Amino acid sequence: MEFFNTLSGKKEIFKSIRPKKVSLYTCGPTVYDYAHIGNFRAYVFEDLLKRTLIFWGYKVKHVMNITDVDDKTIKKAQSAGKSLREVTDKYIEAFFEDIDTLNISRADHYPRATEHIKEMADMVKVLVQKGYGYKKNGSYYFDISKFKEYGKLAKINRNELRPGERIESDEYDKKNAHDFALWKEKKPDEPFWESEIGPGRPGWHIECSVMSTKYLGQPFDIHCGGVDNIFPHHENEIAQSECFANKKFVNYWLHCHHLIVNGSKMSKSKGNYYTLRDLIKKGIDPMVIRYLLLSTHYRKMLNFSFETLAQSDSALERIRDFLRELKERSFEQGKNPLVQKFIDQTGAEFAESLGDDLNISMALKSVFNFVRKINKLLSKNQVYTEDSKLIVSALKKWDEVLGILPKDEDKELEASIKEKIDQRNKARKEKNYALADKIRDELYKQGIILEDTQDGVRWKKR
RNA sequence: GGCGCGGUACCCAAGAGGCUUAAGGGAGGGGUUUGCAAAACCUCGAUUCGUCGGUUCGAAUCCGACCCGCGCCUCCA
Repeated sequence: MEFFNTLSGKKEIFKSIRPKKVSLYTCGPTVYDYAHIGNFRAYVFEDLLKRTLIFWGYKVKHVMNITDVDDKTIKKAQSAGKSLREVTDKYIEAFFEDIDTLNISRADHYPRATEHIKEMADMVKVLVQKGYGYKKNGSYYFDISKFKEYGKLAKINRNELRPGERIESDEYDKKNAHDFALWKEKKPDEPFWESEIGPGRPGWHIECSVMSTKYLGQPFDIHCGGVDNIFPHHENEIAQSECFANKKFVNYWLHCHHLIVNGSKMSKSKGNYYTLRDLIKKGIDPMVIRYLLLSTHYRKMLNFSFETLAQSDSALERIRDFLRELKERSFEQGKNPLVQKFIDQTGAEFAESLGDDLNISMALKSVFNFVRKINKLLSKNQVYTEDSKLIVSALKKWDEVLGILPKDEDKELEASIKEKIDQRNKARKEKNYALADKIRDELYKQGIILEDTQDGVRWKKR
């Protein structure tokens, strides 16, 4: 398979360090608030990547960090008059609820920054000993002039960096404006940890360097995040880790593009964001959100709007209706050789498309083409019992990657609705269509859609 | 100022030199089916890929210029 590696700026054939095993690290949430759907775009992309690797036969070890100490979490705790831990625990819980809602599969480890303070301090200590870091007052900084390859990920020439407009008060003493904090000295009213290098708290980048390699080794295979992490976050991780261990940090860097709303990036600071919870409250099906986030290639900007959301709903409905038809329709005994042929064709295209840098459009195209071909057979009554089982299991197999189809669940209706359906059947038999249509309208208003088929009436939820 | 991404039908979105006089999905028109619907099927739908030049036997795909939108360079997925 091939992936676009930010490091080389081109698609590369993927080769894992150990055969058929992949070590994957993805940048996780900073738990100071609910995540918005722009954040979830990244997590859904990473989920697709992971499921694709598994589909291709890899065993994936996935680690996602949780940033539970930084400026924002501290600020939030202070303003809420709570402890850091109280605040971060709350949003960690919310985060897990949200990824479950979106059917994002769980990582193997979710290390928390605050539980790896000692390792971070140790790493800082070594970096200073080796001459890559220096101390100013109680803080430590990484000296980017000491790492000749600095800028190789972001393609930035360190001499051409433009100093940021916002310089924190505690960073006035840096040698170079772009040297970054490894360790921030203890400040009044801020949480701190005692350590061999003095009291304080870790800088932002050091946690990922420490936790990724602790669980995955160095180098490891794939590191993901949003494009906005390329610089400075990932660039700095590379600098720290490669200077620390004198070896390559990560083989493949995959970054997903932003989710755009009304032409600009969705972000907390701009205030133009929706949390997952906002959308669920509006009655939007989480699987439709997942479909929308999934259906645009990860390296392209995704334009979020309620119109594209509605389009995703319809597209997904086409697949769901198809699955329902196969599960609920009655078939005659037998087998149509065309069905297996279509399944094989589609399966091959599907896997190949995803293996080509996660070309989701092509993958979905093969699924939709498959749906149309089978629907055509269905309309001619050329699908049989054996076929329907094969089709359903093929769809489920592909859905192990996509994760968008509903789980098998007992379809139970309230007695009152069942009764209405019976009444309507009776009315139809008596050709009392006025009454039958009236009942159908009533049920529609209650969220139940009725469809009359060869096998009798069938219902679905709106 | 530096670096980077993108502009394909009404909307979303593939394609990256000939297989394509451009996939797939949504919306829309017409038809089949249906008591009527719904779903499904058939069918219509860009002679054209931001603009203008160039390279080539051949370009949406390569090169150049320009226009427009966006991102990063500062916390951000």
